Amino acid sequence: MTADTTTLPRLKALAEDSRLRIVALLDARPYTVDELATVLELGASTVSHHLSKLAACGLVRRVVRGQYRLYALEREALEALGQTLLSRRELRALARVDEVVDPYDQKVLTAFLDEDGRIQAMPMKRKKFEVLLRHALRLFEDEGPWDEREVNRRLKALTHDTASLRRGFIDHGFMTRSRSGDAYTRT
Amino acid sequence: MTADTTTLPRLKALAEDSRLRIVALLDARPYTVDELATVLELGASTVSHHLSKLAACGLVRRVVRGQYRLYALEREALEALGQTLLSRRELRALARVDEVVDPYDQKVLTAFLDEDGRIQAMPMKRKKFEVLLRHALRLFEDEGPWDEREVNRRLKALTHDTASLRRGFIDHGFMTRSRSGDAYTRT
DNA sequence: TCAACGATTCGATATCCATCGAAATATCGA
DNA sequence: TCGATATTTCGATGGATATCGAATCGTTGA
Repeated sequence: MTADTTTLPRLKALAEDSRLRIVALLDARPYTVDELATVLELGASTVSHHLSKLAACGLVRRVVRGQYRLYALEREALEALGQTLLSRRELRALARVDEVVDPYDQKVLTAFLDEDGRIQAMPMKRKKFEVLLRHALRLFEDEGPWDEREVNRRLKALTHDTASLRRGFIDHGFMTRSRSGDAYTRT
Repeated sequence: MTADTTTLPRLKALAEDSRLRIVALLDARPYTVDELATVLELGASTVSHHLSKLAACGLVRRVVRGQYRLYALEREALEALGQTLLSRRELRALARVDEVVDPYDQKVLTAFLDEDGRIQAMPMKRKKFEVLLRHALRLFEDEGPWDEREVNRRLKALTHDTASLRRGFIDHGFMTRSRSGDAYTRT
């Protein structure tokens, strides 16, 4: 999935008192700049400024009707934003970090991680253990190599048994260790 | 319904690149401050700052686990925000302007206003006409009196036939006109 | 008790932006 | 075309805040 380019601008547009009130007012009916300025007790230029921000991200549209320019709410845009916040899948795409998890892996992780994301117990089955190892590997996405102390430091977020994971990385071929034993590198 | 005090702070909290990414990451699993700082390439103090903002409005919670503080997403808060954006009723409450419309009135308005909120035709029935008059009265919620020119100016947003509405205000007792005929006041 | 480490707070800085008033522009009625 | 009115643009200003690094705080393991 491609990175989201509308959610953040729309959130920014809504996250301001005057603009949120404008959107709420427009939810009832379209308004002119002048009307909004009166109701909100702001200058017309200020309201105009807010409306262009809202229009720039598609939250309102300008309707030219006779000699007046009415601003109307784009309900679909607002609903799309609401849906994004409600949808796990859409939300994750916003992180701009790939954390795609295979369904089987997900099942294993659910079984072996507690609700705070820490490892409850090490799986006996090789396949399941490797799921945990791949999971733990996400902590090493920057440029290595890392020394043993750094590897442990990061793994401590997952379990106190950092040694099992660290050895697992080597034994299962996810990392290599330098001859001196002090430089771990992802394979 | 009482005024909303959580929607705006939560929108503000989400409407920032780093914080939106944090929330998206936390949607997958809880993270420590340190992990987030690594992934986002920010200083730990910056991440800590963001997390307190998110916590202040209830979007994340702190789970003390051993010597680490894991931050976890408050899914319910996020869902409540999404729902607010999707719900007409909740959204309107944010305007902090009373625009409560009676269901019958709403029906009449739907029938006589076009989708841009302008009056398509004047109703013949007295009762329906008065619904439109009450609707138009919302343009006069500041302190009057207004002169005829001002009254017309405001009504033009609704219809070119401002005279019918202006006379309607007087005839149906919604406004009074001074002896000189140049000062309209709400009754 | 101490050392190590993660987290938070503090102070400083640079950027962003809401708001205003004035000037420019656009639109419509005459 | 001209004048009136609504809207937008421009420039300035004050306030908010994202970010950093340094200092401080608090917990854990030795």
